[in-house]
Amino acid sequence: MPSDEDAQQASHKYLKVRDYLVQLTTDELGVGDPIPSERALTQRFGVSRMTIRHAIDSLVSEGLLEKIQGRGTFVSAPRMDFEVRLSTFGEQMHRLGLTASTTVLESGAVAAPAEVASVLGISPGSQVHHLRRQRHADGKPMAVEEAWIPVKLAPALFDDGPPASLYEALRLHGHDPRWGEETLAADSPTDEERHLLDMGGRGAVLRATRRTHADSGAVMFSRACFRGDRYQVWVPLAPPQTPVTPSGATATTTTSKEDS
Amino acid sequence: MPSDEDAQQASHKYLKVRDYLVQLTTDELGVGDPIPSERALTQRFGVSRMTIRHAIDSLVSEGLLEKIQGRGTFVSAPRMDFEVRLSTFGEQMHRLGLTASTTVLESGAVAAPAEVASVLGISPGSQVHHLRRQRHADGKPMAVEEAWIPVKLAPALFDDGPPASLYEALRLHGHDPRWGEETLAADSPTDEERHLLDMGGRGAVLRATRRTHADSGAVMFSRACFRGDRYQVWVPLAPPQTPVTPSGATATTTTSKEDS
DNA sequence: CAGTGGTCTAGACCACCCT
DNA sequence: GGGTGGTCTAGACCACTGA
Repeated sequence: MPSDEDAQQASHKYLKVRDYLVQLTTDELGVGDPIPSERALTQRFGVSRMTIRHAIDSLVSEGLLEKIQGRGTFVSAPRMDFEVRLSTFGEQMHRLGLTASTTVLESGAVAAPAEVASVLGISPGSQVHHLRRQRHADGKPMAVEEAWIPVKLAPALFDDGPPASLYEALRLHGHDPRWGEETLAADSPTDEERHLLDMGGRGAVLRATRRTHADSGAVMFSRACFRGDRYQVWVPLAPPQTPVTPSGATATTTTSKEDS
Repeated sequence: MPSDEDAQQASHKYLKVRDYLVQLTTDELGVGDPIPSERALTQRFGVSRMTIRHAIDSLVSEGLLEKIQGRGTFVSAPRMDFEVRLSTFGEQMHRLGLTASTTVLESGAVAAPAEVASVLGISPGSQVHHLRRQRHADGKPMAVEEAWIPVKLAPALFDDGPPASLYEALRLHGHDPRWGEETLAADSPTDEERHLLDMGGRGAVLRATRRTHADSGAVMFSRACFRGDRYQVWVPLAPPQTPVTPSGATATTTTSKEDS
């Protein structure tokens, strides 16, 4: 029940140890440095070794620490984050040090077009909130974007006018965006897009089609069209193959036979 | 040392339990079904509860099981894989049910251009293997691709002519590709690209710039140029925010204040 | 209430690494 | 050898769930 902010300090012993280790590794230790041995921590905290191991294991699984049998436990290099995250245009621009601004082109409820209905898994023609916006970065047109959200999911979503952040609005209406899928493709702009994006005669656009999911299912379908010369996407690529049942203990470099 | 194939059967008790649970969940149980309780497994295997928990926890961390306090442990829905994986053109086409073919345009060792040297972290002008290929899917031109690999890393890489698969060749020379970074952008094709890709007057291309890493560091730089109308990239998007210190035990829906 | 997972103890022996 | 992590035991009490 304690709704405090930071000092949740944990009644659990392993959380105390954990907090201590997080402090230690971020404040005093550098990458590759060893943390105190499990038995040493046992002494320091006056708890059993299993408790210490619980704390350490949780940090290992998060990638903060790395164990090497016979040697010790070490601060690991910050691991690559192979996940591309759901982010809004504003967040993306902020990360690039640019200022985002938006011009609303259209806003309201419409009958769902066939593709939209299909992607969202709703009946064609059922009502969807629709928002079409022009996106700017530091004042320069960057993208034209269009989004559809079933009215049923959040009837009052647009009651105060089109929300500045659709993701935030969805969150407030109980449909926290959890994950998404995006398809990227290059294309030539339509005449209208070329005009809205202030592009010359030639030039390409990057089309991003996104389906956003909340716990309740697909909640939004959106299409964005970015100026090809002002926008690019960085994608980290994880290692190939997913050892179907890797364990984490066994795994002896299963030299799979490949033919490709 | 036992280089057997399947029956590694594990001398460790927790691995026996683990194997049993994997079998059980894949063969007999469905998503959402509960597995036997920890105490029941304790009886069945004649081991202590901590051992059972170790086995279960390893499967929970892999996403196969899900624990709910007070209720039980359940088979979880196969979790989304939010990672895009390193894959070759051949693999990508195979996945789409297409047949890949390749025409080598250029092959040999050259002095590293400035950008290539910079990206690979080598001295400008040092020797790099260079391969330029035209890629087809079901006989139709799909992409033009160019790759550079430091000669120093694998001097004999091209000794038998340009390898059919650069990734496979790197693997054979001790530089197993582990991860990569790719940047995607839309652009207009050059005249040569338009010709090689058999494109009409208009049309856009998707440029993919990739740096591939092995354990030894960056091993390859490559640029591919795909026909925009024949190629698209699917990217799964993971949930926002990375709780800096999430624990996995605490976390009571930390209602973070956001302003965007 | 009975049953489940969550935390915790105070030992034990093994496998591995380094010197 | 001496130190480190890896596995394992046989209990214990707590917190939560559901009937």
